[in-house]
Amino acid sequence: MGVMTRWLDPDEQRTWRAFLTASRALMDTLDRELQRDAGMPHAYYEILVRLSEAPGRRLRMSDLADATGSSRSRLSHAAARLEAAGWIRREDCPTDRRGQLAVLTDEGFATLAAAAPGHVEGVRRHLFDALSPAQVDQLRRISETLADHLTGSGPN
Amino acid sequence: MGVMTRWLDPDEQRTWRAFLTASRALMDTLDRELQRDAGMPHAYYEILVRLSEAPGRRLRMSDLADATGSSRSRLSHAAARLEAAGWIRREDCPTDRRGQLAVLTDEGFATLAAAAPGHVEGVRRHLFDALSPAQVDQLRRISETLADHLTGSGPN
DNA sequence: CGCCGATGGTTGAACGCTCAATTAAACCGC
DNA sequence: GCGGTTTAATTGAGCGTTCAACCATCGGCG
Repeated sequence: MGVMTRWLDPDEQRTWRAFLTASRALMDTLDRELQRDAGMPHAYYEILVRLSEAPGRRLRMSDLADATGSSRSRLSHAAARLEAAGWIRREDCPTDRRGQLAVLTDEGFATLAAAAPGHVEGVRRHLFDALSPAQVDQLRRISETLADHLTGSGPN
Repeated sequence: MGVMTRWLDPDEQRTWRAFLTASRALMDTLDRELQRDAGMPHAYYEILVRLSEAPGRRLRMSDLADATGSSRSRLSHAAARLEAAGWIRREDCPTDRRGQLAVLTDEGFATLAAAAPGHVEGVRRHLFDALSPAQVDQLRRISETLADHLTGSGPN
């Protein structure tokens, strides 16, 4: 407070706007492709992916929320939709009566398996194919640094 | 079709997930800060910024949509809200009877001026302060490459 | 044991975005 | 200057997210 604002210089401005444009365009494109080809938004796809990788294809709601970087509320709503679609089912947690497990159904797994190749192709085409190997490496380091730096003021 | 999927190798996987986590966390954080401090989502802030930079603080709806990377429909809905808040006003375009101009009001400008320092500080803290100058430069090149690569399959 | 703050999860309302349909005016070719 | 196509912008329905409020259970501590 009282301190002068450290405005962005022209280079920073340019970087920030390019980042905004690029990440938005990338996400929008992948989201639209996934919606078109698999009938689900990217966020839901990610939930199914995480479940498919978990032992027993099941996870506690909270862990799933953390893994997908979403709020508990969001995941709760999403789980309701995914359950209605028959892609997941909920089970009571045996060790904590408050807890719920999200379980990937066979149908959910099949849907995911059908959607994955197209989505991966999209990620490749829109992201990796556009960058040099060095840039991919730079992007990884930058992203990991940022992710690290932002943890602690997370989504809830 | 019929071609084997080119799956992501472990490094690419790691890069992709780090990017997802980081960009989501960054956007969520800035969005939440802006909502808390200025009562508007980041998308609306961007609209006001673009208008403030335009000659006469006014832009055609289409140009504004392009500048902010949003669909016409989205901008139309957003403009309705911004107008209701008294931050912008609409005028008929003198040269094209179909056209509408979005005009930033004095009140809108004042709101933007009040919100800007806090937001810029946020961008600085959450993005630039975490990266080395070299990384900032890398991020700019990567983002510009991606933005370039994605144009043509844009939002509509 | 009995209370009390913390944790796990859900719910409903309000909001923003997407998609498809709609209206109106401009542009184009003849 | 008349039809047909394209472009500008809006609309409404449906979906996903957020936020705050809520209920239930857990864990600790006196």
